[in-house]
Amino acid sequence: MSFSQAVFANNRLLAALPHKDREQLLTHCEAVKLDSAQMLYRSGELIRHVYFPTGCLISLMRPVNDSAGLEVKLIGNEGVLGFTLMLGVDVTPFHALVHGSGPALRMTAPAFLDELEHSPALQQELKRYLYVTMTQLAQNAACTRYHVVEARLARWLLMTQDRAHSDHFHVTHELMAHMLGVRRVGITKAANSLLKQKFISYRRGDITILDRAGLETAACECYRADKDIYERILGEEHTFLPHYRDEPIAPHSYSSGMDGV
Amino acid sequence: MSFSQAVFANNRLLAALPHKDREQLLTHCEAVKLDSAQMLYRSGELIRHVYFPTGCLISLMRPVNDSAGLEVKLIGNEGVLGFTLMLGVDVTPFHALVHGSGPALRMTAPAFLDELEHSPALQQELKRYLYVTMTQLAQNAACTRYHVVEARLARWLLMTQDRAHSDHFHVTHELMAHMLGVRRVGITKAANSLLKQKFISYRRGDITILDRAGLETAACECYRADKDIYERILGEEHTFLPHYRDEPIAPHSYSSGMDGV
DNA sequence: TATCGTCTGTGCGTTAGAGCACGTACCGGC
DNA sequence: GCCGGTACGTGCTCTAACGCACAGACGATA
Repeated sequence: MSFSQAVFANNRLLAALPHKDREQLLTHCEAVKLDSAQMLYRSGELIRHVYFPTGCLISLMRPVNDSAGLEVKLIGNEGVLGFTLMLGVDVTPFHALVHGSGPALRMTAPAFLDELEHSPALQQELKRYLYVTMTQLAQNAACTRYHVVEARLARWLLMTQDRAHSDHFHVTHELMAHMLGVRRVGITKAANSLLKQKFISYRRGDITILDRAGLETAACECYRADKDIYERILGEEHTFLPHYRDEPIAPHSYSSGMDGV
Repeated sequence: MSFSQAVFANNRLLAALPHKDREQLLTHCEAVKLDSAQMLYRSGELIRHVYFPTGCLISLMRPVNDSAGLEVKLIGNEGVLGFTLMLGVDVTPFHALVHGSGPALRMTAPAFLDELEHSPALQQELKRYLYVTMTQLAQNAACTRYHVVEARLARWLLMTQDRAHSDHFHVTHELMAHMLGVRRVGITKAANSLLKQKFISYRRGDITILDRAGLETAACECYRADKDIYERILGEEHTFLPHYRDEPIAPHSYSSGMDGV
């Protein structure tokens, strides 16, 4: 199987891998198209496939009791679905809901684990992705606690746009309410406010971002916090090493003398 | 350096390690006493030490802007502080605040990383701990969103009691408000309700749990969810393997035929 | 015994959001 | 061109929690 540059380049995690590791990984991948409202994972179930989104959007939801639950992480072409596999647990604690149809690369869980074992670069990349994810989960908890719906909505729209790579996408108030864990009318009210400020426009589920800068002022600081942590840990400038200890990515790092190995 | 059974047995993560790995790890540990209100980590700073609590309580807080922030994880003798090191990032995204003075075992970050590299059992254990932590972070976000203060307080008291291993501990309304991200009077009101139901009693910061079962009915289901995920992934019955793939811990797992390696 | 700091309780008005219900506007299909 | 489903808007009441302020209650120390 062979994939064009365009295909893997659309997933930043894959694009960041060394050529050889990536090629090896891609031999196990198949291109699939994911459709909106598809439920890829259900909390508590076995992970059968790992997905590298290239042009779709996936929400991780943590269910509360039997109810709707709350979106805890948004995955686009900057990430991967199924990362908990690398922690040695093949059961997912989250629902994974597609809401932005598009292509993804998919591989079976066993193939993924096998590749992971043989690719230190992939391990490295995914460990950092895990770190970013943990931080974002915590950030999200705090955001959910402190910030009003309008700010959270603005943040969500920005995050979605970043991953959709387009200023136009399809999503209803109903769905956004589901994600943010609020009533539909709560979204309607907040969206209307953003509309009046001419930051966005929408019509029956078709949302257009008109003014990104405006949206950023309307959003809580969590948007920047999330983005900063991603850039710092997984941004363009970082390098790939077989062992993280060889090059700490901290602003300051241990002197080699302290390392003692 | 040599530690008695009593010392390491007080940390469940250490106690779960094979004898040899544990002994090796302990040679690098020093026993320290942590005091209430001590700030072990500050978000964004370098991790210098890893702590295995044996008789103290540590809260991980995610700061929002410059403000107080929100508690995102409670660490007692079932866990470890500094786990993000194993993800190859030596900067912590959380504040770590002691609020329950007591002993802990401490080792330097480089020593920890060195031991980690040479102990598959420790890797295994920490990966599972990470999985549990991620799930709890997500659960916490949902809880914070949906549940009322009284239920969240009951949950927090139960979690604290589990880690304090005593039905009596010291913590003021002010501090609990800080943890849950609510006003002090919010805690006063909720605590008063629990008091009237005779689930707890308190006097100037000295809290006593009178009726655990009662508290559990007052708490949201998140308490059980957290506990369940911990037991399932890190509970007594689980085994230690150099590679997770050798024995999936899922309720169902891949047939060896699927594994293909 | 008096005093001061810490901890807890109460009493306002205010507000974001919940829950429920209904009205309207658009679109596609028969 | 009617009709039914989907999506959005509005209008109410209700409540948990906020912000602020102050009052009481205990405990250590002078």
